[in-house]
Amino acid sequence: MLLYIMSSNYNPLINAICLKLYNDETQQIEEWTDVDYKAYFLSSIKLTQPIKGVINSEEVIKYDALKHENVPMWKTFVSYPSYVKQTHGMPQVYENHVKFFQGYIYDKSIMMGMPYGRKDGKLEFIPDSEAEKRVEQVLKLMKINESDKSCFETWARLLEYSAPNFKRASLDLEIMSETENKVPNAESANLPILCACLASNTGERIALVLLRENKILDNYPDSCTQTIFFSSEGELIKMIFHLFDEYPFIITFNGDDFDLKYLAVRALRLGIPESEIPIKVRDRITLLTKGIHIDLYKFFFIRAMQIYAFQQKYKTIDLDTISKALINKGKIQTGKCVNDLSYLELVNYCMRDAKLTLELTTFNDNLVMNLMLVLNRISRMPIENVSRKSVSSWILSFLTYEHRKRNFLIPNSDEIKALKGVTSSTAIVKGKKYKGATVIPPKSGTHFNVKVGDFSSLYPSIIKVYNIGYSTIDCPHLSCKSNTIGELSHWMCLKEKSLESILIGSLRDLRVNWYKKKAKDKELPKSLQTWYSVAEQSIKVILNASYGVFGSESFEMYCPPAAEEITAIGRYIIGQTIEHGQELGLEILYGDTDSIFIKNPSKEVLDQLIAWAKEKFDIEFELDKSYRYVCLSERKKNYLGVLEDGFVDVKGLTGKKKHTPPIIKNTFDNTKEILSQVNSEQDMTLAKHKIVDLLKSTYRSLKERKWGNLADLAFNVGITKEIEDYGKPNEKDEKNKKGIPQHVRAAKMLNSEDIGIGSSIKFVKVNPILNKGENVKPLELAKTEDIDVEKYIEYLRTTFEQILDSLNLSFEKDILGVTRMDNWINQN
DNA sequence: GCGGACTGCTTACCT
DNA sequence: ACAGGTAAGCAGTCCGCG
Repeated sequence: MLLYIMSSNYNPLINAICLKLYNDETQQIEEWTDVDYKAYFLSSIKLTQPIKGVINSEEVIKYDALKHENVPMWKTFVSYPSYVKQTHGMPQVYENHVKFFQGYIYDKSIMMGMPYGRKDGKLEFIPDSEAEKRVEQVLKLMKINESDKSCFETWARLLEYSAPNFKRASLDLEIMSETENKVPNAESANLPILCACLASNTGERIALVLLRENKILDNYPDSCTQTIFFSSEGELIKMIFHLFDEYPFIITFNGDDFDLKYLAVRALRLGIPESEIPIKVRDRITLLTKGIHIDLYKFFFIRAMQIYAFQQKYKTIDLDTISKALINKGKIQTGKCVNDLSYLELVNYCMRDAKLTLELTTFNDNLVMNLMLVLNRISRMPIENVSRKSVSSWILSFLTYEHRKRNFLIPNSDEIKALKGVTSSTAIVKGKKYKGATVIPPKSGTHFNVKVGDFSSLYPSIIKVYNIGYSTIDCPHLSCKSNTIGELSHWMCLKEKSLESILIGSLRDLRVNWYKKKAKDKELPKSLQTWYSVAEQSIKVILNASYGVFGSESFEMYCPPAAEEITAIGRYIIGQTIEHGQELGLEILYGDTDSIFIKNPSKEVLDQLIAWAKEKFDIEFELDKSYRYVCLSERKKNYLGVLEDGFVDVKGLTGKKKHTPPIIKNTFDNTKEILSQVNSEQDMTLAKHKIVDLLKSTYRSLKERKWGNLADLAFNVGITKEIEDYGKPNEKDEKNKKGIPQHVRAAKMLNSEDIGIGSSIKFVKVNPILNKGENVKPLELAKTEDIDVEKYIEYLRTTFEQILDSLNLSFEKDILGVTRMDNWINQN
């Protein structure tokens, strides 16, 4: 029997730390409390102001990494964790912002998400011999300094231990709606719950349905293993609470702000005593008293997850979009108001949502659940927090852990800022704090046989190799001042390694030298391989953010000189590599941040460059992609390349952007198909003819106003702030009036309540003369005759010029010219 | 008063 | 609340012309 530590909380009722442990045999949550651990803060002087609830103060020595010296500190314990807040804003106080439950994890060196057992009233880690063997293997393979060994070992252990298959159920509610299209409000919870569905990974499909007078009982739905009807809503809710005891994990989609919250408020409203409601509603989160609530909406919302773990497969965050993108199944479209559904329809609809929610955690061998577990381990945060907070808080958490482990003082943000808050480079982009990466201007044209070389994890590698961190950049030692590189005059410490360099560096090494390879290793058992790919993806998410956090003001260890030095070294490295490549006679076509596009290189010279870069910078520079050919225009971050297997890689072009109307997108996809067939320069001539014909055909259908569906003409643009905030003048210059963007004007015409941050608007471009001077209309309100065809032709032109340029074709001459000639001939 | 150049805002993308 | 760099479209302002 193993107990996995999933979560750590403060229980105010007994004023103690309470851990939630997952028992892999009983598949239940067990609790473990520690009444002895007390909250504390540190101060460099004995505080003169009286502090309520002080238990005692003791003198301790901490290592101050900013000053590179030991400092004496007063460690003051208080009887209640909230008493620490009294010191907020006081000078010379430290570590008073560390959350109580996190401090416990750090101070006790708890391995979150790892297997423990109970022994003599204590929790004890239970090693797994198979996993430990793999840990040893990893350590053997890596070339590691003795000083960094424990760090590698710790990461490897957290990443090598396998995951239990957590027993869990998803929950979805349907609420009676007041009026059609009105979303029920969880704060007031004034309407009855019509149906609740639970779907578990043990095969249970339970529907709880409220009986209503005017409804006829039809067939029992076959989507369920159990359907229970209730005449009392209170009994229905009590049944849900009863079922919560069966499942250690409850999964919802937006349960924080809706399902669970509604349930709690509604229960109270119906007179169920608070003590019988196993839900804790907090400000923005809703938790379970005993079990663990995972809100997938919050998890999928995490940008870094969206981009790096799910490759931007979903672009808006709602259950329908995400499940279609990841498990290829969508919600049931009823087209009716929930009130009007028959029992059967209602249950089927609700159960589908519950099943989708569950399956989002089970697909690909429990990918999502395992990602959360790995992040739970790496970040050393409770799983409830890790799934709700973003990547910067994970990074902060493991850095904080490491400070405590090594008896380092956790620096105050203002102190880092006071010493190291100034940048010396000027950003290219207005409003940015410092200079970033270089983008090499592309050589326009179609280039055959292009190889792309790329520094793997460039920025994390720089942090590792050049010893970057808040403590080591511009350190106080005179003798380190000469240790500079690149164009900026910052220097890096030669006497001591930064924690960032050690931690991020070791993660990087593990990813590059072990997990990336293991994730692709077909020799391994399937389950181990998928586990390695989870580990690899989790590390990738963290590494990708590891540079950015230093440039982010809200990050507790914000250190802009470190951030600008990282990008400066990056510019230096890529610049030197290009220069050397050119000296070797290579033709460099393009490059962005950490990559170089090389035209038709010989294998020997390419290998020579790769070896040179690795040797010179101690960072892997590898052949990343081989293109049959690449179409470059003069635009940066915009190109199309056909890989050797025929896959068409499109970057940045308008044709692939999510707001582009389908009619243009479809034409673009057909163009991709044509280009995919091109194997040689000879093939290109025919392809160009096909593309010209294709574009002429789209041009004609626009010109002749022949399109299938008006939806094919719709732009689809996201709303990124409150509707009322658009057009508001800047705080600084109030006079400067701003216009309201098109998509927002269209949104306003809809008068709908569910338009807000995160939603997107479909609109078409219309003729202002026919539409009271307005040049857009929401798709729902538009008619075919409103359409401003010329605007669409213009959009077609700009979209395709991005590739026509590189194919040496002209929209004006090759598409319009001939077509206009055709028209002229036809008309005469 | 008109029209093009310029600026700032906005979205979506790349690394 | 990870960063900066780039493309493109739109709305508003500026400025010279006459």
